[in-house]
Formats: sequence, structure tokens, C-alpha cells
Amino acid sequence: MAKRVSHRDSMCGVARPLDAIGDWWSLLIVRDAFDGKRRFGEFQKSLGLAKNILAARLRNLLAHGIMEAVPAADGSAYQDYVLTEKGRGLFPLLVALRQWGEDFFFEPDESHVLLVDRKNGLPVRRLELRAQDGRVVGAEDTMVRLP
Amino acid sequence: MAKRVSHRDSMCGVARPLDAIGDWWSLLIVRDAFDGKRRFGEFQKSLGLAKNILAARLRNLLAHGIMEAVPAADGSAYQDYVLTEKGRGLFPLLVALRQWGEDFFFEPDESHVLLVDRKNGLPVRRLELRAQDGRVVGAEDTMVRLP
DNA sequence: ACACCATGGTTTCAAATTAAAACCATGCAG
DNA sequence: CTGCATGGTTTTAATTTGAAACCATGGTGT
Repeated sequence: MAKRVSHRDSMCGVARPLDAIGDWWSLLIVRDAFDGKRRFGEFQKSLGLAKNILAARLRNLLAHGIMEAVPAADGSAYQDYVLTEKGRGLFPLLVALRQWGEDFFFEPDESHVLLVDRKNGLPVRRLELRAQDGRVVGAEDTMVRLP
Repeated sequence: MAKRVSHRDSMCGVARPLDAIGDWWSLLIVRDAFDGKRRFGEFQKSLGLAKNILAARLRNLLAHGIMEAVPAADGSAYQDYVLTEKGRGLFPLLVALRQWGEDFFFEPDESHVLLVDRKNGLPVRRLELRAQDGRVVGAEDTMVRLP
């Protein structure tokens, strides 16, 4: 898939983002970053992936402006890896992924973490796509159109 | 990443769905399926990927219940590959991906396809995550919590 | 009946990617 | 100066990928 980078211009609005993210690991790194993780070691321990792979994924995320390296918050000589504005833009995608997972990948009795409102601890609602007039729309109600 | 299938039980609510989807190609296949494509050849032509890879991805999507093979609608001896309920559940994820792409991967002047309401041809709104009380919430307003 | 072509795959094999492990570098604590 | 924690890079083998060739089935024209 990486080869596609060359003719990025021909890539559609779905393939381009996918190409930038890189792979599944990258998305899990981003998820961890949303959870407040910032250090190389934190990501590595949390995800259990090889250090060379983590280094490569971080490099890619930096190169695509999804994360950025900043001086470590604890004053140590190391770096923190934090989400950029662009990276934080992935929040809805991660929520969509999580909600799909809740719908289809857990037994009814199986417990799983919940995404909750900080204010009151209540679970958030489902993501909803609405038309201009406010109707909730599904795939059947939409189509893609040239500009 | 595939090795993780063995200890799926330890995978979190984000990693499990990712593992099931398989890879980027699979997501593009699903996107094409939402666009009405059903035949092996249609996917192959649209995505330009090798036939063996397409066959493998379709097998995986079938195995995970995201798509299913049905007798071809045109009466030919072949099969159609169509989304299951589970597969259709990926719609919000694809929308999130597309909207992120629109936000960060296109120049202001660059044109791209739009997701529009079938009823009236107007672009859909942005995906929004709301708390129980109806507030639109972002990453900062939420946290994950054990059940 | 026969060649011929379209569709939908599978097989083969070289090249790229991944992952585990070993190694290296830096900074700090005792 | 030794040892150890952190954050990587290098090395190497195994896996995955992808292009191309091949195969199978079912029409179509003649």
C-alpha cells in the first residue's frame, strides 16, 4: 500500500487518510495518546509491540503531522509524543471504531471499557450522522457526488 | 498483528475491530460495497489491487461476518459480495475517515467528492458525538472507564 | 462440435515488510 | 566508576505482499 504514496493525487478521500495513518498500530498509538500517554516507553508497554516498529510508526505519525515531538514534560532529556490538531481530529474515527466494536465484538455479558462524559461519568451517546435538515441518516440515505 | 488473533480475549475495544477488518484494503472494499459494488471484478478494477490479495481480503471479510457471498444478482454462476448488518455498521467509521480526510488532506481549492443526502443532494453535517445531556463533546470532555 | 473470450479465482516466486532480539547511547543514582 | 533505566538502532529470520502466470468454468459465435 505504501507505493500509493507516489500517486497520492489520485487517491480518494478515504484512501488518503488511510495512507497517512499508516497501519493499525498507528491508530492504537493515537488512541493511547488520547488516553494521555506521551512517552515512547508508555506506548511500548501498553501496546506490546517491538521497539523498532514503534519507532517507525512514530516517525511516520510525525512525518504526517498527526503527532509531534515536544520536550518531555518531566524535564528529562527525552521527548514526549503528543497529538497535533490533525491528530486530535481522529477522535470521531476512534469513537466510531469503538462503538462498532461494542456492537459486534463483545458478548452481551462481556464487560468492556466505556467512553464516558467527564462531567458526570455517564456513557456518551452513539455517533450520529445528520443531514442538513437534522434527520439522522444512514448509508442508504446518502450517496457520494462529484463537487 | 495477525498473531494477536490468538489472544483476542485480551484485545481492547479498539484493537478487536481493527483485527477483524484486517487492513486498509479491506476498508476500501467495504467502502466500495457501500457504493454499490458487489462483484470480484468490480472491486479489483476499482481498487487496482492484485487478485490474490483481493481474494484473501474477501475471504477474511467473509470469515469475520462483515460481508457475505450471495448468488449473483444477474443470474450468472458467480457470487456477489455484499455487506452484512455488521459490515453496514462500519458506515460511521467510513464517514469519520472521509470527514477527517476533507479536513486535512485537501487543499482549499482542491475538489473532492461529497457525501450528500439522497433526498435533496445537500452535503451531510459533520459527525457529532454527544453526551447524554445533548452537549457535543470532544476528546477532552470524555474518558474511558471500567464497567 | 469447436475455438475463443470473459470472469473469477489459485499458484508461484521475488521483493518488501515485520518482528524479535541483540546491541548502542545517554543520563542519572549510589 | 558501576549499574541501571530510558529510548532508541541494527541485525537477522520469518511473514506478507504483489505481479504475473496459470487454471477453471461458463457462455458465444460459426
